[in-house]
Amino acid sequence: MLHGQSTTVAKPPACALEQSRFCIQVDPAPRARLIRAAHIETIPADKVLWHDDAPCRTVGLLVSGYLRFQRHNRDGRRQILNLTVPGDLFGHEDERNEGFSLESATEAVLCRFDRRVFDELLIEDGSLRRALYRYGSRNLDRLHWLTWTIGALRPEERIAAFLLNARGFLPYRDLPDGTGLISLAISRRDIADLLATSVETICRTFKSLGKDGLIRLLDPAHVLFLDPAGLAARAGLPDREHAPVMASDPAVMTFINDRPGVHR
Amino acid sequence: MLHGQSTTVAKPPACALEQSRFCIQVDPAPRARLIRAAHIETIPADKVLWHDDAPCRTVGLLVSGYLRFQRHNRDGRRQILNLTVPGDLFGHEDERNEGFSLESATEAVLCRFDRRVFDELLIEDGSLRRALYRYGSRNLDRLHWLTWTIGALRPEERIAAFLLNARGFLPYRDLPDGTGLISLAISRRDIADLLATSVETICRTFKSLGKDGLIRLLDPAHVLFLDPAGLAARAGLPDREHAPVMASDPAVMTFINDRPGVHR
DNA sequence: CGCCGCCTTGAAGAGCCTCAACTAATGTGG
DNA sequence: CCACATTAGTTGAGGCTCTTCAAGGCGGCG
Repeated sequence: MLHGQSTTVAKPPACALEQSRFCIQVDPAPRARLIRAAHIETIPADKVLWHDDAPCRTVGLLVSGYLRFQRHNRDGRRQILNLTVPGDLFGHEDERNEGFSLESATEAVLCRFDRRVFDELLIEDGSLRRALYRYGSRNLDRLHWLTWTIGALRPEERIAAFLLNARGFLPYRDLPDGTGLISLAISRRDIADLLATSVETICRTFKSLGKDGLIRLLDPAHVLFLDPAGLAARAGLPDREHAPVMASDPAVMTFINDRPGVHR
Repeated sequence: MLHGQSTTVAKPPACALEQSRFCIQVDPAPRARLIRAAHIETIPADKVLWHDDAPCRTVGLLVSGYLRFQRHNRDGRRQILNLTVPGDLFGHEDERNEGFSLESATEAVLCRFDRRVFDELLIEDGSLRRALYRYGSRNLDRLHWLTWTIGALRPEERIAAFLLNARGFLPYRDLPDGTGLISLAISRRDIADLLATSVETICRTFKSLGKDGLIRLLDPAHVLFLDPAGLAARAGLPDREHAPVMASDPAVMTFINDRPGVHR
């Protein structure tokens, strides 16, 4: 998985790309043109893709890994406003205000589109515009979830809600014994800055949830779901708000989960 | 302003409506058709316009007053996710999840469109779709601001930032002596649930800001800006983030401010 | 006149953040 | 191959906001 990744990975993404929820909504002709104007690229973690005064204008689809759309303050405070998950479009944001940036949260595989082709297609093709519009709506829903979570829930509840939700966009697998295994592919820091809390609180909450038998921490990056319903209760949610608001693209999702060694 | 409002108000809104930023972006023909399919309606404060299982499917433009798009928990917790301000479109949200609702935060004048006509026009007319798309982007920007504010700022900072920002969408007027007067048309409760804090904290912060000579509380609903720059510093902002993220429609805004007796 | 919101003010408590130290895992250079 | 540096994660202790609870003022409206 480490050596020779760039070559091994080259084919599957292109496949997943064509099947991705976004591309599927685009008519065959423009889709083909878009894919012809695309190229795959692997970037390391914590690379800046875009920030306020360096308008690295590029559009693309995230194939694997995670990006964070965030806002910084000079005194170090940060808030992640969107976690770009596999299957998501990125780079279409045009934030005129200061402090916003888009970075990779993990190593990531991108499928970049030629900007000119994309913009042209956007004018010509209605199906692409529709897809973009739907994607925007989905993004708005996510942000509603995030804002609600930060604003109305206490840190422990946020973290429990996040774990439940994360099953929809982080590498996750239901196990035969009824439990489920999730791989926390992003750092504590990123989770903390997404949920507007601190890394310490996350650690303590994980431990607390573990002590109460709701989850089990196999290692820092792997959590076993023992009692999802109990977790939902802990999140202060109306029972089964398991419906993943931030769900990734199903096609890409299976691709993520089918990889032998799950990230991190 | 109290008696006979329905008649007095009847004409100006229609005028402001045609000039509103949203309608201006729509081509003349569909705009005319839309306006023909519209009717003005005045509703009292705290009226439910829409909630999860009563899909009172109606689209419209807010002429005056304020609406709150919010999410409730059964145990009383609430988070306002968007404050609909004059000139804004409302009712186009389609939240499938539970707990969401749209209510009037103040007495409000609505311009409702016939749903069928609106949907038809949406299919037929590109300019309407574009206007809707732009409106959606603006809404996303707002929500980014709100989420950042809640997530990264402490209550006092949030309130200072809110005050500065509110000049763009609450009744506000620059005074000859260099100060500015704002009318807090919405309740403390709503401000608190927007900024994810408590009404008590808002009171205390107002008083604290007043004691430091940044503002003056004329009465519970009227605040005088004495030192906007100082307020921005208090908000922990990069100096002059006076740029109103949540700005209302300029045309409608002047209409609000030109009314003799400012709300509340 | 008296009720009922809304706003204000006070006091107490707790939850969470901050700071700091420690561990574990990873990588680097000698 | 080992010593060392570095980073992410974990744990502990302390302190401070901010919330919560409670009561009082003020104004509007029946």
